[in-house]
Amino acid sequence: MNALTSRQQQILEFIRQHLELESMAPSLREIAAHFGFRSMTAAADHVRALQRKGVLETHPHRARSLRIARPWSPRRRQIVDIPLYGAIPAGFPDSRRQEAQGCISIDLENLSLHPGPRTFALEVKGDSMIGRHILDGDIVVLEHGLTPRNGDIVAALIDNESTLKTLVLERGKSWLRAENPRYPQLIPAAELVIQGVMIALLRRRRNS
Amino acid sequence: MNALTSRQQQILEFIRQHLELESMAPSLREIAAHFGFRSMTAAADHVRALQRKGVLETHPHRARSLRIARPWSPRRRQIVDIPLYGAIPAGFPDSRRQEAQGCISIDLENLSLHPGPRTFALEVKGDSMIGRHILDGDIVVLEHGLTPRNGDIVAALIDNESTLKTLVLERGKSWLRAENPRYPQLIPAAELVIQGVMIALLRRRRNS
DNA sequence: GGGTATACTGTTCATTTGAACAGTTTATGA
DNA sequence: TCATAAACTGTTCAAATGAACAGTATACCC
Repeated sequence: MNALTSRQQQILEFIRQHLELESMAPSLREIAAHFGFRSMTAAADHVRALQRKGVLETHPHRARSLRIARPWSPRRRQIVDIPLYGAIPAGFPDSRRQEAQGCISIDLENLSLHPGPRTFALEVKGDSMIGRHILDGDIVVLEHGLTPRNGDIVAALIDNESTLKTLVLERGKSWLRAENPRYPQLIPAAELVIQGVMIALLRRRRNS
Repeated sequence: MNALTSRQQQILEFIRQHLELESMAPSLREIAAHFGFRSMTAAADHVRALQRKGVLETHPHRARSLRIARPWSPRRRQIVDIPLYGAIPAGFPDSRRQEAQGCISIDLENLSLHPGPRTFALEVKGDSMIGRHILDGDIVVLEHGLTPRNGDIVAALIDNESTLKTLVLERGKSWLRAENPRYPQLIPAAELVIQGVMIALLRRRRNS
């Protein structure tokens, strides 16, 4: 079932090398050309067989979409750099590395999510979220554009500063519950810019 | 010369993440779609600018041939797998992956530590450490053999089970303060096996 | 012998895609 | 004020590409 024929291993190896060297998958015609096939259907057949055996994955109808399936992938760690901001000034984070204070890298499997360019991190300042067990200095990973659920912790823009709040869904409306006493208990969510929904939290031992 | 505009950095970041997540570059139309451009020329302009500034390379006339130029290419991060245990039965964790329930991977720079074979992780069960803002389901990263400081959270072996406690240094002696009411408030540290000192905590959004 | 998998040739078609052309708008510096 | 760059809209074209269809030949298993 899983046994690859010698030819299939050659094809797989070529795809693997092409991915590594050129950082893009070969097209079917390039595979055919490399092996001297006069028809690209030969390459397509092999790719289909490798897919059937589970070692290759493709995104249908997309050019150069071949990739090695996870279990056979050489421990390809899906780790994404997430920009870490002190504060997010405007409506949506820029993902500018220069402005980011740093980067955190988290393994995807742990988060069971797919960080996109809209994932970012904030360092928590103050104890305003201590009611939700988030401490000063904690790093909060957020995703912009994620649909928040009741009770989720979100970052909202207040006074040109990113502030963490709890989202409350009540009577079909969404409110933001502030743990910070400087602001009213409930704010209609529509009045504020929701910058992101918290998807993870990272706390480090104090270095002092 | 090399200064990227904020928009260009966004584009670059999107390409970088697309490359990493899908192991293929986005097409110009995908870039345009992601940023809401109604014309793909906008995306093409940005890509051209990034090429001119030397951070992107392409293979002309090839689909999805974008790649990050060498100097800006993502540096290899030092990432260490830390075994995740449900509980540590014996005096010291074996670091045997077979017995681990899973692995978490964390970037070293973030933790500013040197994970060795003595670093491990535990999933917290119950709310016994809620007084220190550690919740049920949190993952605690610990290091064995680290000299604990006053107030550090440590894992101790009680009733053949790993339990988190707060270390208290008082009158030259070390005690373990249990947050769990089933055990006395203070236990002389010498009576227990300290399995590790907490160096980090990871909390994930609930999937339910 | 019949069925099936492998390993191809040869061709056509519809999409995907990069590239190019012709504009507009705004900001910035000379 | 002019020049330039950035950041777009809108359109067209040709090449690159995946997918499908119709075959051929060989080997292997039941």
